[in-house]
Amino acid sequence: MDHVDQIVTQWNRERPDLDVAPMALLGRLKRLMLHISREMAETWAEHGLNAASFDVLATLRRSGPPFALSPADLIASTMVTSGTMTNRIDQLEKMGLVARKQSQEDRRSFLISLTDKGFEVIDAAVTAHVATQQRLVSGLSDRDRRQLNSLVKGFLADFE
Amino acid sequence: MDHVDQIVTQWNRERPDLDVAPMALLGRLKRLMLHISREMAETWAEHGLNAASFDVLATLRRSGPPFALSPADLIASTMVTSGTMTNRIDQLEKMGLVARKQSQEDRRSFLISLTDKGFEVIDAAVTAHVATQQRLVSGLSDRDRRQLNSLVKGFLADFE
DNA sequence: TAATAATATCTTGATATCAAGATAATTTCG
DNA sequence: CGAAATTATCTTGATATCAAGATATTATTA
Repeated sequence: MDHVDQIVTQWNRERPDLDVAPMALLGRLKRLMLHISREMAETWAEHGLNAASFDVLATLRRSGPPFALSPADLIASTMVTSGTMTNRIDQLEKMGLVARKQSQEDRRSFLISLTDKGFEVIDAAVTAHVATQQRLVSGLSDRDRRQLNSLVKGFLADFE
Repeated sequence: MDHVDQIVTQWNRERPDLDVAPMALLGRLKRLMLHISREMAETWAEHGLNAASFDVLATLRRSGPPFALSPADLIASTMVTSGTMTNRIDQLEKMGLVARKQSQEDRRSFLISLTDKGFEVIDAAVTAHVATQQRLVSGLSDRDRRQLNSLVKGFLADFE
């Protein structure tokens, strides 16, 4: 009888006309991700980052040399709006972790590249982040983790 | 080869020292929830609500008669800070969907209750919300949905 | 070619959130 | 009983986000 079971019980009493089986699954997923997000945020904070800045730096880092992408590329990778990305890049630029330079081919566009400092910060942060993620899934057996991953992958495919 | 597989491939090339298997699972969960949240937000918007206001009204509605809880009760149910809850209640009060009245027993405290209009709005909204949730999980077989729910329940239990 | 459409990014204004601290009432305990 | 600790809520200031629109550049097409 976890928190979500209590919610389901309440709805069954108050609105017996509703089938709340999907709510049990989706409610648990939401609550799970809230816990996981908060734990990951602690690791990012230890490196002076948050979800937004880590997201951008990691996208640049894993893209490989020359560690530079356009804002449009970054927007496509991260599911945020252009205004949000402008703000994220502004912050990272102020922190000296990325540099903006105008694109040669298309003067509407920019290239956002990791600075040396940005490279160092994200490499250390991602190492710690992976360790945190391993801790977060350590309660699952390998079999459960693989099974969960497979189910979530199929579920996600319905949306992408 | 979905979006997360591409990310994992990039990390394996750039940082072969890292074990990113947990990242695959957690990345998919994050991305899945982003899609699901946005779809649910559309349904809420059709009823003049958002995630925050739906959350509060639904908590009051499913608590049963007299459809009234203290801010502290609401905070405990919803995993937000007291400042956030004050703001949520302010908005709902302005909209005429809840009423604040001081508690008799403890004059530090308040009772937040659904108005008649609030009751009508949340009853219609939750009916639509459940339909949306059923649509969102319709790509999963009953077996997959139960298995997924069971795995997520165990995973969530590690945190609560 | 010149007008129109499309593209890439930035700006503006509004909202939701949190952390930290303020205020007021209640409870505990010496 | 009275001081100190706790509790319940609200306030303040900062940040991140989005939607909608502005600006500048490039591509299309009549």
